[in-house]
Amino acid sequence: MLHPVLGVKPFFIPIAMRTEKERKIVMVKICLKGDVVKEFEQGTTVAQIAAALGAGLAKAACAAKIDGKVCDLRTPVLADCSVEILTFEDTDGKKAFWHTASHILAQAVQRLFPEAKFAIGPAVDNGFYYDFDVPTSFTTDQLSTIEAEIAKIVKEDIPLEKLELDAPDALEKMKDQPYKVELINEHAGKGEKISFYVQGDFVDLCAGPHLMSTGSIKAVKLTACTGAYWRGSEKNKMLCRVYGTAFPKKSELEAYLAAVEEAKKRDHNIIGRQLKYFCTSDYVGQGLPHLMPKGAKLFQILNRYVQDKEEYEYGYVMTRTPLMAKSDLYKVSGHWDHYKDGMFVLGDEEKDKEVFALRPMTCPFQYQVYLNDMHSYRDLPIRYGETSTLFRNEASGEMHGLIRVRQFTISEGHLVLRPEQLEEEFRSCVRLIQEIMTDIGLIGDLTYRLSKWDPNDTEKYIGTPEMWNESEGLMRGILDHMGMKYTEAVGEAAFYGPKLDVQIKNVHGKEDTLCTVQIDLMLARQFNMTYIDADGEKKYPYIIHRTSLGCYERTIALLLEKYAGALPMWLSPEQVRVLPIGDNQSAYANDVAKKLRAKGLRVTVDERREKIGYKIREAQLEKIPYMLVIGEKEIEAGGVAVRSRKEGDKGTMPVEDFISAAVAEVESKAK
RNA sequence: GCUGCUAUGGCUCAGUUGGUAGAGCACGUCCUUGGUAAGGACGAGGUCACGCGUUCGAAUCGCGUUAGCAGCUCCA
Repeated sequence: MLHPVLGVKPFFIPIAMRTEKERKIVMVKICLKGDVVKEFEQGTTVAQIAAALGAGLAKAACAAKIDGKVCDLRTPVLADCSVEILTFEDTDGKKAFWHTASHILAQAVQRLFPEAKFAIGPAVDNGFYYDFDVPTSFTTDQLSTIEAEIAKIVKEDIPLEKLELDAPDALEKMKDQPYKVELINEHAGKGEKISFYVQGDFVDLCAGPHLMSTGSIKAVKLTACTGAYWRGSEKNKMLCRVYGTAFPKKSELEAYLAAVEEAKKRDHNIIGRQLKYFCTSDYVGQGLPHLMPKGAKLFQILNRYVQDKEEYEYGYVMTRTPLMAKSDLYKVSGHWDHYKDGMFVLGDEEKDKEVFALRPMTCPFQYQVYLNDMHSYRDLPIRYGETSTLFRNEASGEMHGLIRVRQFTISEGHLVLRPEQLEEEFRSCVRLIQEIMTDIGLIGDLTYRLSKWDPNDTEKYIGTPEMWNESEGLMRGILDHMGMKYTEAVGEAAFYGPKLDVQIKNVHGKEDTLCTVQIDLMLARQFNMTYIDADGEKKYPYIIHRTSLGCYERTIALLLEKYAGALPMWLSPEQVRVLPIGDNQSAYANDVAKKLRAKGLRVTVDERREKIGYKIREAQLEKIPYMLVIGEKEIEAGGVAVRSRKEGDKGTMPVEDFISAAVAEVESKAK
């Protein structure tokens, strides 16, 4: 029997043979599908091990793991260990592959543009990039030239070799490359050896791992050329970043490019306009989408659902507070100091007696409602909810369809509570989000992020390190109690407290925050919000800031992408379209529509004098869940011929039967 | 805000080296009363995003503005 991966006979060597160690034989457990234990001479490289296991594997090998640690193919085995050969199928193998591709790109640029200075060139989620400092950004034609040079380098099948130098030698080697010098100096501070990879006439500072030679990268495509700041700071020079992707086979590259094109067809920014959910206007301005009747209806469906859920199931009370306020309010909240650039300020501070600003959040407004009364500890928690329109003056390059806009509406809420109520209320906020996301079908696409402050950037935040430690510790504790999986991110907190951000990726793979739950131990003090505790003392409450559905515009965008425009029945702006075949059926068709509307279904009648096939085609393209065809036969039978968007012609049935099935589908919120 | 790309009827797009605009869909009128994804004829519709320049002449070339796209940075 042959090994399914190796194509060789699997064999096992008894552990007892370890006594042969003085012959400098090491035992290597090779982890593939079904473990193999084999002996190699000490110093054998991973590449040689892969070769010993089969030529095919050696060719496919991109990197390896020795005892779980990712390493280069050139790494020798020095002692008994477990080795896992990584191919393009493995995440880390893929990284090594793309990373090598980025070196090839850099080598091509070096050959074609000798004056170019090199910054960094890592692997990313779907390929790689390399940042170059060149006098002018590459044109599309130049990218093609570079691609051709890359093909040459691949064909030359140049071996990559690893080189380790002490800092002074490293600096000497890279003396003409200012960005590399900066990087070397940083590493030198840590007293490490500096590692390089050499491929022919090209040398790059790099930790690896890398493939053995340039020949393995059969299909490379440079996908974009854009600007990117050196070290990610806008204070630094903008470099020319070339993005690319690469695959072991040309067919895989083609499949990838086709998949990217396919994903674009789901882009809400295209589909949402096509299906007339929203539009924009040059006269109105950037980041100000207009929800058209279908978009507005979807907004209303979601909003009613969320408001009812919050009020009847989660004990919220609603507020409706102003969309603007004097600057005084924002000075107390801290927004004037920490967020003024992001606000739309009405008036001129120098000239006008009073300056107003459109609100970028709801917090201080709902706090005014709280401050209007004296509160007992018995009143808490108080849960304020509001469907709240906000205005944020985003930089001009940031706007994107419905995902990033300047005016938007969120399901905002603030919970004022006693410290001992924090965990229960926090959990309930998370549960509310998860229930909503389950109902709308996005639950499986979410990830969770604990967003922390940046202790090295105290300008950006209010409060003391002690308070931050406390609030972050509280949040982490609760999340751990809940057994939630989450990542932690430094510098992503609100200026007043840490956040649990619920993240989602759009069709382009770009991640955004959909919902957030924040713990705030600071703003109650700023606003002097208190309650009288059981002991008669005034105390500061804790506050949770949260959204439940989040930003409606953004959620609508992600729903359109998730379902490629074919929204579940309960969310469809138009659920049923009645299609009379001729004028004679108009009255009956309107009668059917009336019966459906009486049960709360959203129905239209297409009475145009068009062929039935034409009407069906239009309704199908508009993704209407059900079409009811009405001809003489249906009138005679007193029924409707049902056509489902998903399953096509379902045959004739009594109107009442269709209604009960449709209502059941709406109520079940079936996807 | 930064880098690059883009802007032609409601939509999707043609428009060759500068010589005052085309198609399909949609829209209107008429004919067709049609059975599960496009029936036919005719018609109307454009200051080629906006402004300034170069030129005898600009959709086409240059500059600026506005808006859209990708990326960077930012995102309470």
